[in-house]
Amino acid sequence: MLSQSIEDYLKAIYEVETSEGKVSTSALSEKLGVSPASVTSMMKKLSEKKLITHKRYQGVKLTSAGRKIALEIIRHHRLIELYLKEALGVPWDQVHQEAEKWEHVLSEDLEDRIDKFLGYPVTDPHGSPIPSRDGTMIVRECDALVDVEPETLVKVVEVSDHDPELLRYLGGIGLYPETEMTVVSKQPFKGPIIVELTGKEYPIGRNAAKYILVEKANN
Amino acid sequence: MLSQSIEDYLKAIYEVETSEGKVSTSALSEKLGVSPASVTSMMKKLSEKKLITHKRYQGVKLTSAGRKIALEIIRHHRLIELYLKEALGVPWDQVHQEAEKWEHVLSEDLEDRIDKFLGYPVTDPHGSPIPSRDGTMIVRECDALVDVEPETLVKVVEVSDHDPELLRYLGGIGLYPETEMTVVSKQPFKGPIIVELTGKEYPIGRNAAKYILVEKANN
DNA sequence: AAATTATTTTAGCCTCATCTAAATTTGTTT
DNA sequence: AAACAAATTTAGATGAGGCTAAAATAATTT
Repeated sequence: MLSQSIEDYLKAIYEVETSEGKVSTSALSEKLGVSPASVTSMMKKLSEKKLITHKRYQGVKLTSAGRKIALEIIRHHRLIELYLKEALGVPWDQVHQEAEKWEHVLSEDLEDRIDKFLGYPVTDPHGSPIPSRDGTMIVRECDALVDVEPETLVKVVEVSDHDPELLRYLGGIGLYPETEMTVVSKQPFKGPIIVELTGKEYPIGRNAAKYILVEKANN
Repeated sequence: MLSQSIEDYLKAIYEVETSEGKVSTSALSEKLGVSPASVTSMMKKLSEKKLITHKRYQGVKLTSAGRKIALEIIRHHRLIELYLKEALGVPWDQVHQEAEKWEHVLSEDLEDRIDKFLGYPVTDPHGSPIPSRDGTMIVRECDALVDVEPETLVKVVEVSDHDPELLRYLGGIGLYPETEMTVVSKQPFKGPIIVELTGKEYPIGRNAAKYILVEKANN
C-alpha cells in the first residue's frame, strides 16, 4: 500500500507531465506546496520503487507502473467529483477539495459501485475525462479559450477544477462543459476576452481563459 | 486539525470507556493494535492537549473536549455506514471498514448533506445510535443476548460491527436490528444459544451472543 | 568565455507515530 | 509482609516526510 503522500506526488507528476511535458523539481515543489529539497528526496524514493525515472538535474518521468497508479488516483478523484455532484448535490466548485481527501481511501469495490451508479461516465463535472479502470485516458483535441480568434462559435470542453472562485463565476454566467458560446472579442492590452452566451456578453480574464478548454462548434 | 491517529485514539477511548468503564493502557493497546508503550506516549500527548486526564498507572478519562471529538468521529462513522448501505447498496458486513477510513476526511458540509439525504437517521445499519451534531448520544437500556433467560421473546437492538464474518452469518439467518426472535435454550457446557426466528431455529455461539444486544419484546 | 543568476541536490535537523528493552509501580500469592 | 507476576511507564531507536542552509550544477547575461 502506498502512502497518501506518494499518491499525491505521482498524481502531480502526471499532471505536470501532460500539461508541460517536462517535469521539473520546482514545478512539483510549487504544485504540491513543499520545498524543492523535499521533492528531491521524494524523487529518490520513487525512483527506488521504480515508479519514476530520474536523472540528476534533468527532471523526472513516470514509468508505466507509476503512470498506472497516477491514473488510478485520478480516476478516483473524478468519479468522486461527479458522484458528489450527482448524488448529493455538492456544487461544482466544492467537489474538488472533497475528492482530494476521499480519493486516497476509496476501495476498489466502492469505486465500482459508484461507477455503476453513475452509469459508467466518461467525464467529470468539469469536463475532464475519467481514466478507465485499466489505466488509460482518452486524449482530446482542444484549444485554450485564450488562443481562440474572435468571431468564433465554440463549445466548452473542460474547465480546470483548481480555482473555486473561477468556477463560481463561470457557474453564475451559465458556462459549463458542453455550453456553446461565441468569442466576441479580445480586449486590447491583455484585457479580458468577451464571450456571448444565452444572449448576453460576459468578460473572462486572459488568465482564466487559459484554464478553459474549447473546441470549434460544428454547425 | 487533529491527526488521524489522534482521532482513532479518542474514538477507542470513548468505546472502552462506555463498554468497560475503566480505560487501561492494555485495553487500548489491544484495541488499536499498537504496543502499550505507544499508548502511553500518546496518552501524554492527549493530556497536554487537554483531551483526556491521565493519572500515572491509573488509566485515562476523556475530558468534555475529548468526548466531543470522539462523538464527532463516531457520528461520521455511523452516518457513513448507513449512507453506504442505503445509497450504494454496500452489504452491512463491509460498511465498517470503508467508514473506518472515510470518517477521518469527511467535511462538515458533506456530513450535513448525507444526514439530510438519509432523513436525519438515529441509528446505523447495526443498530448503533448516531450521535447528534452537538455531541450527545442517547443511552439505551438493553441486555446482551448471552445474558437472556431461555423462553424469552426479544427484539434485536444492536449488533457489533467489528466482525464481518459474524455479520454475514447473522444476515444469512435474517437477524438484523428490529428483528424479533425467541431465545429457545442455552446449551450446556458453554454451548451455543438457540434462537428461533421466522419459524426456524439457529445456534449462536456464546461469544457472538455477547455482541448482540436485545430488549424484551413487549407484546 | 567569464560572471552572474537560477535550479537542483546534499547535508543535517525536526516532528510524528511507532517500536523494543529495561525500569518502575501495582496487584496477587504464598 | 515478602516475593512474584502483571501492567505501565521510561529510555532510546527507527522510518516517513517535511524543513533550512549550503554546495553543486545548469542556464543566462554581460
